[in-house]
Amino acid sequence: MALAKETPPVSTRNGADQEAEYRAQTRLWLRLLACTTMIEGELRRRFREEFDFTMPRFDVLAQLDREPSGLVLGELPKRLMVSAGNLTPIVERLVEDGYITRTPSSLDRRVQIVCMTVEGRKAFRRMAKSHGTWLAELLADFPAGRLDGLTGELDHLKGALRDALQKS
Amino acid sequence: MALAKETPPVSTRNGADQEAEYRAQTRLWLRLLACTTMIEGELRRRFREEFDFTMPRFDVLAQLDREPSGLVLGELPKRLMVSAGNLTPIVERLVEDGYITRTPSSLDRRVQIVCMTVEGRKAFRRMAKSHGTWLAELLADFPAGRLDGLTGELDHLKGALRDALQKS
DNA sequence: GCGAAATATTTTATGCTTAAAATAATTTGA
DNA sequence: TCAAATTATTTTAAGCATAAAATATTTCGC
Repeated sequence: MALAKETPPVSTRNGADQEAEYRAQTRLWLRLLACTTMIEGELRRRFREEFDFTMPRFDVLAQLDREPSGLVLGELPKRLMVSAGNLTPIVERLVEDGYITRTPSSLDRRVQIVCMTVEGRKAFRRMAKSHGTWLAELLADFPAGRLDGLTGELDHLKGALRDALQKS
Repeated sequence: MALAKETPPVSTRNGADQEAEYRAQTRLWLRLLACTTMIEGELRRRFREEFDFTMPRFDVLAQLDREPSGLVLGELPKRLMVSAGNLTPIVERLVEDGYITRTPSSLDRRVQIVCMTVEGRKAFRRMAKSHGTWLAELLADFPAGRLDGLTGELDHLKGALRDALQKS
Protein backbone atom coordinates (compact mmCIF):
# COMPACT_ATOMS: atom_id res chain seq x y z
CA MET A 1 0.00 0.00 0.00
CA ALA A 2 1.69 3.10 -1.32
CA LEU A 3 0.21 5.48 1.23
CA ALA A 4 1.94 3.76 4.11
CA LYS A 5 5.27 4.66 2.62
CA GLU A 6 4.38 8.22 1.67
CA THR A 7 2.86 9.11 5.03
CA PRO A 8 4.18 6.75 7.70
CA PRO A 9 2.74 7.02 11.20
CA VAL A 10 4.19 9.84 13.24
CA SER A 11 5.89 7.50 15.65
CA THR A 12 8.06 5.88 12.98
CA ARG A 13 9.03 9.05 11.15
CA ASN A 14 12.36 10.70 11.71
CA GLY A 15 12.56 14.12 13.30
CA ALA A 16 13.54 16.10 10.22
CA ASP A 17 10.68 14.71 8.13
CA GLN A 18 8.19 15.50 10.81
CA GLU A 19 9.52 19.01 11.28
CA ALA A 20 9.25 19.63 7.55
CA GLU A 21 5.67 18.44 7.51
CA TYR A 22 4.84 20.60 10.54
CA ARG A 23 6.21 23.60 8.71
CA ALA A 24 4.24 22.77 5.58
CA GLN A 25 1.07 22.41 7.63
CA THR A 26 1.68 25.68 9.42
CA ARG A 27 2.29 27.45 6.12
CA LEU A 28 -1.00 26.10 4.78
CA TRP A 29 -2.85 27.31 7.87
CA LEU A 30 -1.31 30.77 7.68
CA ARG A 31 -2.20 31.16 3.98
CA LEU A 32 -5.71 29.96 4.60
CA LEU A 33 -6.12 32.42 7.44
CA ALA A 34 -4.62 35.30 5.46
CA CYS A 35 -6.92 34.77 2.47
CA THR A 36 -10.01 34.44 4.65
CA THR A 37 -9.10 37.51 6.68
CA MET A 38 -8.58 39.61 3.57
CA ILE A 39 -11.87 38.63 1.96
CA GLU A 40 -13.81 38.81 5.20
CA GLY A 41 -12.47 42.24 6.07
CA GLU A 42 -13.35 43.69 2.69
CA LEU A 43 -16.82 42.15 2.63
CA ARG A 44 -17.52 43.40 6.13
CA ARG A 45 -16.39 46.90 5.23
CA ARG A 46 -18.63 46.94 2.16
CA PHE A 47 -21.66 45.57 3.99
CA ARG A 48 -21.31 48.30 6.56
CA GLU A 49 -20.67 51.11 4.10
CA GLU A 50 -23.27 50.23 1.50
CA PHE A 51 -26.02 48.65 3.57
CA ASP A 52 -25.21 49.40 7.21
CA PHE A 53 -25.41 45.65 7.69
CA THR A 54 -23.13 42.95 9.10
CA MET A 55 -22.01 39.62 7.72
CA PRO A 56 -23.48 37.50 10.52
CA ARG A 57 -26.87 39.08 9.82
CA PHE A 58 -26.44 38.43 6.10
CA ASP A 59 -25.46 34.83 6.80
CA VAL A 60 -28.67 34.23 8.72
CA LEU A 61 -30.74 35.66 5.88
CA ALA A 62 -28.81 33.54 3.37
CA GLN A 63 -29.78 30.39 5.23
CA LEU A 64 -33.42 31.41 5.42
CA ASP A 65 -33.51 32.37 1.76
CA ARG A 66 -33.13 28.69 0.89
CA GLU A 67 -36.03 27.68 3.12
CA PRO A 68 -39.29 29.25 1.99
CA SER A 69 -41.18 27.58 4.81
CA GLY A 70 -38.72 28.71 7.44
CA LEU A 71 -36.23 26.93 9.66
CA VAL A 72 -36.23 25.60 13.17
CA LEU A 73 -34.15 28.11 15.13
CA GLY A 74 -31.82 25.41 16.40
CA GLU A 75 -30.83 24.56 12.86
CA LEU A 76 -29.09 27.91 12.42
CA PRO A 77 -26.15 27.46 14.83
CA LYS A 78 -25.35 24.11 13.19
CA ARG A 79 -25.41 25.44 9.65
CA LEU A 80 -23.54 28.62 10.43
CA MET A 81 -21.01 26.89 12.68
CA VAL A 82 -21.52 29.32 15.55
CA SER A 83 -22.76 28.88 19.09
CA ALA A 84 -26.45 29.02 19.88
CA GLY A 85 -26.06 31.88 22.33
CA ASN A 86 -24.41 33.90 19.63
CA LEU A 87 -27.50 33.85 17.47
CA THR A 88 -29.95 35.00 20.11
CA PRO A 89 -29.25 38.74 19.84
CA ILE A 90 -28.68 38.58 16.07
CA VAL A 91 -32.01 36.90 15.41
CA GLU A 92 -33.64 39.25 17.90
CA ARG A 93 -32.47 42.30 16.00
CA LEU A 94 -33.44 40.84 12.63
CA VAL A 95 -36.96 40.32 14.01
CA GLU A 96 -37.09 43.87 15.42
CA ASP A 97 -35.98 45.25 12.08
CA GLY A 98 -38.63 43.29 10.21
CA TYR A 99 -36.37 41.02 8.15
CA ILE A 100 -37.57 37.80 9.73
CA THR A 101 -40.33 36.41 11.95
CA ARG A 102 -39.97 34.08 14.91
CA THR A 103 -42.99 31.98 15.84
CA PRO A 104 -43.18 29.38 18.59
CA SER A 105 -44.06 25.88 17.41
CA SER A 106 -47.45 24.71 18.64
CA LEU A 107 -46.28 21.11 18.86
CA ASP A 108 -43.19 21.70 20.97
CA ARG A 109 -43.12 24.86 23.01
CA ARG A 110 -39.33 24.77 23.27
CA VAL A 111 -38.98 25.18 19.52
CA GLN A 112 -39.26 28.32 17.42
CA ILE A 113 -39.56 28.66 13.67
CA VAL A 114 -37.76 31.53 11.97
CA CYS A 115 -38.87 32.66 8.54
CA MET A 116 -37.91 35.49 6.22
CA THR A 117 -40.48 38.23 5.62
CA VAL A 118 -41.28 39.55 2.16
CA GLU A 119 -39.31 42.71 2.87
CA GLY A 120 -36.49 40.63 4.29
CA ARG A 121 -36.32 38.58 1.14
CA LYS A 122 -36.29 41.71 -0.98
CA ALA A 123 -33.48 43.26 1.05
CA PHE A 124 -31.53 40.01 1.00
CA ARG A 125 -31.69 39.73 -2.79
CA ARG A 126 -30.38 43.25 -3.18
CA MET A 127 -27.50 42.60 -0.80
CA ALA A 128 -26.72 39.17 -2.27
CA LYS A 129 -26.32 40.73 -5.68
CA SER A 130 -23.79 43.23 -4.37
CA HIS A 131 -22.08 40.50 -2.41
CA GLY A 132 -21.53 38.58 -5.64
CA THR A 133 -20.13 41.65 -7.34
CA TRP A 134 -17.74 42.41 -4.48
CA LEU A 135 -16.47 38.86 -4.49
CA ALA A 136 -15.98 38.99 -8.25
CA GLU A 137 -13.97 42.20 -7.85
CA LEU A 138 -11.82 40.63 -5.17
CA LEU A 139 -11.22 37.49 -7.23
CA ALA A 140 -10.85 39.27 -10.56
CA ASP A 141 -7.13 38.57 -10.72
CA PHE A 142 -7.49 34.90 -9.86
CA PRO A 143 -7.91 32.88 -13.09
CA ALA A 144 -11.47 31.61 -13.47
CA GLY A 145 -10.13 28.32 -14.76
CA ARG A 146 -8.51 27.58 -11.44
CA LEU A 147 -11.50 28.30 -9.22
CA ASP A 148 -12.95 24.81 -9.32
CA GLY A 149 -9.60 23.12 -8.79
CA LEU A 150 -8.89 25.13 -5.66
CA THR A 151 -12.45 24.66 -4.43
CA GLY A 152 -12.06 20.92 -4.90
CA GLU A 153 -8.88 20.85 -2.86
CA LEU A 154 -10.57 22.84 -0.12
CA ASP A 155 -13.50 20.43 -0.23
CA HIS A 156 -11.08 17.64 0.39
CA LEU A 157 -9.45 19.58 3.20
CA LYS A 158 -12.85 20.26 4.72
CA GLY A 159 -13.63 16.55 4.67
CA ALA A 160 -10.30 15.74 6.33
CA LEU A 161 -10.97 18.36 9.00
CA ARG A 162 -14.47 17.07 9.63
CA ASP A 163 -13.10 13.57 10.13
CA ALA A 164 -10.36 14.76 12.45
CA LEU A 165 -12.81 16.81 14.52
CA GLN A 166 -15.15 13.86 14.72
CA LYS A 167 -12.47 11.82 16.44
CA SER A 168 -11.47 14.39 19.06
CA MET B 1 -3.03 35.99 -25.98
CA ALA B 2 -4.83 32.95 -24.66
CA LEU B 3 -5.89 34.52 -21.39
CA ALA B 4 -8.03 37.10 -23.15
CA LYS B 5 -10.21 34.36 -24.54
CA GLU B 6 -10.44 32.37 -21.33
CA THR B 7 -11.37 35.28 -19.12
CA PRO B 8 -12.92 38.06 -21.21
CA PRO B 9 -13.75 41.35 -19.50
CA VAL B 10 -17.00 41.30 -17.55
CA SER B 11 -18.67 43.75 -19.89
CA THR B 12 -18.37 41.48 -22.94
CA ARG B 13 -19.39 38.28 -21.22
CA ASN B 14 -22.85 36.81 -21.53
CA GLY B 15 -25.11 36.51 -18.52
CA ALA B 16 -24.98 32.75 -18.09
CA ASP B 17 -21.17 32.67 -18.11
CA GLN B 18 -20.99 35.39 -15.57
CA GLU B 19 -23.52 33.74 -13.33
CA ALA B 20 -21.55 30.49 -13.47
CA GLU B 21 -18.37 32.29 -12.51
CA TYR B 22 -20.16 34.09 -9.67
CA ARG B 23 -21.30 30.75 -8.34
CA ALA B 24 -17.81 29.27 -8.62
CA GLN B 25 -16.39 32.27 -6.77
CA THR B 26 -19.00 32.03 -4.06
CA ARG B 27 -18.32 28.32 -3.64
CA LEU B 28 -14.61 29.02 -3.25
CA TRP B 29 -15.31 31.66 -0.62
CA LEU B 30 -17.64 29.40 1.33
CA ARG B 31 -15.10 26.53 1.36
CA LEU B 32 -12.34 28.86 2.41
CA LEU B 33 -14.46 30.21 5.23
CA ALA B 34 -15.57 26.76 6.35
CA CYS B 35 -12.01 25.40 6.52
CA THR B 36 -10.73 28.44 8.38
CA THR B 37 -13.64 28.40 10.83
CA MET B 38 -13.12 24.72 11.61
CA ILE B 39 -9.39 25.05 12.23
CA GLU B 40 -9.72 28.31 14.11
CA GLY B 41 -12.46 26.99 16.37
CA GLU B 42 -10.49 23.90 17.32
CA LEU B 43 -7.27 25.80 17.91
CA ARG B 44 -9.08 28.35 20.03
CA ARG B 45 -10.71 25.65 22.10
CA ARG B 46 -7.38 23.93 22.69
CA PHE B 47 -5.54 27.14 23.58
CA ARG B 48 -8.19 27.89 26.16
CA GLU B 49 -8.37 24.39 27.59
CA GLU B 50 -4.67 23.60 27.74
CA PHE B 51 -3.12 27.00 28.36
CA ASP B 52 -5.96 29.35 29.29
CA PHE B 53 -4.69 31.49 26.43
CA THR B 54 -6.22 33.03 23.30
CA MET B 55 -5.13 32.99 19.67
CA PRO B 56 -4.75 36.77 19.34
CA ARG B 57 -2.37 36.71 22.29
CA PHE B 58 -0.46 33.81 20.75
CA ASP B 59 -0.28 35.64 17.44
CA VAL B 60 1.35 38.64 19.07
CA LEU B 61 3.93 36.43 20.76
CA ALA B 62 4.59 34.63 17.47
CA GLN B 63 5.46 37.93 15.80
CA LEU B 64 7.76 38.94 18.64
CA ASP B 65 9.46 35.54 18.68
CA ARG B 66 10.95 36.36 15.30
CA GLU B 67 12.31 39.68 16.50
CA PRO B 68 14.86 39.23 19.29
CA SER B 69 15.38 42.97 19.53
CA GLY B 70 11.67 43.71 19.69
CA LEU B 71 9.24 45.43 17.38
CA VAL B 72 7.85 48.90 17.03
CA LEU B 73 4.30 48.63 18.38
CA GLY B 74 2.83 50.04 15.19
CA GLU B 75 4.27 47.17 13.22
CA LEU B 76 1.97 44.66 14.93
CA PRO B 77 -1.39 45.77 13.49
CA LYS B 78 0.10 45.65 10.00
CA ARG B 79 1.55 42.18 10.34
CA LEU B 80 -1.43 40.71 12.11
CA MET B 81 -3.93 42.41 9.80
CA VAL B 82 -5.97 43.84 12.67
CA SER B 83 -6.78 47.39 13.71
CA ALA B 84 -4.44 49.31 15.99
CA GLY B 85 -7.09 49.90 18.61
CA ASN B 86 -7.67 46.20 18.82
CA LEU B 87 -4.13 45.56 19.97
CA THR B 88 -4.08 48.09 22.79
CA PRO B 89 -5.83 45.93 25.41
CA ILE B 90 -4.20 42.72 24.17
CA VAL B 91 -0.70 44.14 24.45
CA GLU B 92 -1.63 45.70 27.77
CA ARG B 93 -2.59 42.35 29.25
CA LEU B 94 0.48 40.61 27.86
CA VAL B 95 2.60 43.24 29.61
CA GLU B 96 0.65 42.84 32.87
CA ASP B 97 1.09 39.09 32.70
CA GLY B 98 4.83 39.39 32.14
CA TYR B 99 5.04 37.92 28.64
CA ILE B 100 6.29 41.10 26.98
CA THR B 101 7.70 44.52 27.79
CA ARG B 102 6.67 47.84 26.34
CA THR B 103 9.24 50.63 26.44
CA PRO B 104 8.85 54.14 25.01
CA SER B 105 11.43 55.03 22.39
CA SER B 106 13.81 57.77 23.52
CA LEU B 107 14.09 59.16 20.00
CA ASP B 108 10.38 59.51 19.29
CA ARG B 109 8.09 59.72 22.25
CA ARG B 110 5.09 58.62 20.19
CA VAL B 111 6.68 55.28 19.53
CA GLN B 112 6.89 52.23 21.78
CA ILE B 113 8.99 49.13 21.44
CA VAL B 114 7.51 45.78 22.46
CA CYS B 115 9.78 42.87 23.23
CA MET B 116 9.27 39.37 24.56
CA THR B 117 10.57 38.58 28.04
CA VAL B 118 12.57 35.46 28.83
CA GLU B 119 9.53 33.89 30.49
CA GLY B 120 7.35 34.98 27.59
CA ARG B 121 9.66 33.26 25.15
CA LYS B 122 9.65 30.12 27.23
CA ALA B 123 5.86 30.07 27.42
CA PHE B 124 5.59 30.78 23.71
CA ARG B 125 7.83 27.87 22.75
CA ARG B 126 5.80 25.50 24.86
CA MET B 127 2.55 26.68 23.28
CA ALA B 128 4.00 26.73 19.76
CA LYS B 129 4.97 23.11 20.10
CA SER B 130 1.43 22.13 21.05
CA HIS B 131 0.07 24.36 18.32
CA GLY B 132 2.08 22.38 15.79
CA THR B 133 0.82 19.10 17.17
CA TRP B 134 -2.82 20.22 17.13
CA LEU B 135 -2.50 21.34 13.55
CA ALA B 136 -0.88 18.04 12.60
CA GLU B 137 -3.77 16.18 14.21
CA LEU B 138 -6.30 18.29 12.34
CA LEU B 139 -4.51 17.82 9.02
CA ALA B 140 -3.63 14.17 9.59
CA ASP B 141 -6.12 12.99 6.97
CA PHE B 142 -4.97 15.48 4.34
CA PRO B 143 -2.18 13.90 2.24
CA ALA B 144 1.18 15.44 3.05
CA GLY B 145 2.05 15.39 -0.64
CA ARG B 146 -0.70 17.86 -1.43
CA LEU B 147 0.11 20.42 1.26
CA ASP B 148 2.54 22.43 -0.83
CA GLY B 149 0.32 22.41 -3.90
CA LEU B 150 -2.63 23.80 -1.98
CA THR B 151 -0.42 26.31 -0.19
CA GLY B 152 0.89 27.47 -3.56
CA GLU B 153 -2.60 28.02 -4.91
CA LEU B 154 -3.50 29.96 -1.77
CA ASP B 155 -0.34 32.01 -2.20
CA HIS B 156 -1.51 32.91 -5.65
CA LEU B 157 -4.96 33.74 -4.35
CA LYS B 158 -3.44 35.90 -1.64
CA GLY B 159 -1.49 37.82 -4.26
CA ALA B 160 -4.59 38.32 -6.36
CA LEU B 161 -6.48 39.57 -3.30
CA ARG B 162 -3.71 41.93 -2.34
CA ASP B 163 -3.73 43.43 -5.83
CA ALA B 164 -7.51 43.77 -5.84
CA LEU B 165 -7.52 45.43 -2.42
CA GLN B 166 -4.76 47.77 -3.54
CA LYS B 167 -6.99 49.13 -6.27
CA SER B 168 -10.10 49.72 -4.17
C1' DG C 1 10.55 79.44 14.57
C1' DC C 2 5.80 78.31 14.10
C1' DG C 3 1.41 76.80 12.40
C1' DA C 4 -0.36 72.85 9.79
C1' DA C 5 -0.10 68.24 8.32
C1' DA C 6 1.34 63.73 9.47
C1' DT C 7 2.19 59.88 12.59
C1' DA C 8 1.60 56.75 16.70
C1' DT C 9 -1.35 55.34 19.96
C1' DT C 10 -5.50 55.18 22.93
C1' DT C 11 -10.36 55.73 23.82
C1' DT C 12 -15.19 55.06 22.86
C1' DA C 13 -19.21 52.94 21.10
C1' DT C 14 -21.04 49.01 18.98
C1' DG C 15 -21.37 44.36 17.68
C1' DC C 16 -19.66 39.49 17.30
C1' DT C 17 -18.08 35.31 19.68
C1' DT C 18 -17.52 31.81 23.00
C1' DA C 19 -18.24 28.90 27.29
C1' DA C 20 -20.78 28.00 31.01
C1' DA C 21 -24.75 28.44 33.69
C1' DA C 22 -29.68 29.11 33.85
C1' DT C 23 -34.44 28.37 32.32
C1' DA C 24 -38.07 25.95 30.42
C1' DA C 25 -40.32 22.24 28.05
C1' DT C 26 -40.35 17.50 26.58
C1' DT C 27 -39.15 12.66 26.65
C1' DT C 28 -37.54 8.52 28.88
C1' DG C 29 -37.58 4.77 31.93
C1' DA C 30 -38.36 2.38 36.05
C1' DT D 1 -46.70 8.45 37.01
C1' DC D 2 -43.14 10.91 38.07
C1' DA D 3 -38.22 11.75 38.77
C1' DA D 4 -34.28 12.05 35.82
C1' DA D 5 -32.23 12.83 31.54
C1' DT D 6 -32.54 15.32 27.29
C1' DT D 7 -33.40 19.14 24.25
C1' DA D 8 -34.11 24.14 22.89
C1' DT D 9 -33.08 28.49 24.00
C1' DT D 10 -31.45 32.55 26.67
C1' DT D 11 -28.45 34.82 29.88
C1' DT D 12 -24.00 36.11 31.66
C1' DA D 13 -19.21 37.19 31.77
C1' DA D 14 -15.15 37.83 29.29
C1' DG D 15 -12.62 38.89 25.31
C1' DC D 16 -11.97 40.12 20.28
C1' DA D 17 -12.89 43.31 16.36
C1' DT D 18 -13.92 47.45 13.99
C1' DA D 19 -14.53 52.57 12.94
C1' DA D 20 -14.22 56.98 14.36
C1' DA D 21 -12.76 60.41 17.39
C1' DA D 22 -9.36 62.02 20.64
C1' DT D 23 -4.59 62.77 22.33
C1' DA D 24 0.10 63.48 22.00
C1' DT D 25 4.18 64.03 19.47
C1' DT D 26 6.93 64.94 15.48
C1' DT D 27 7.84 66.67 10.90
C1' DC D 28 7.13 69.81 7.12
C1' DG D 29 6.72 74.16 4.70
C1' DC D 30 7.35 78.65 4.75
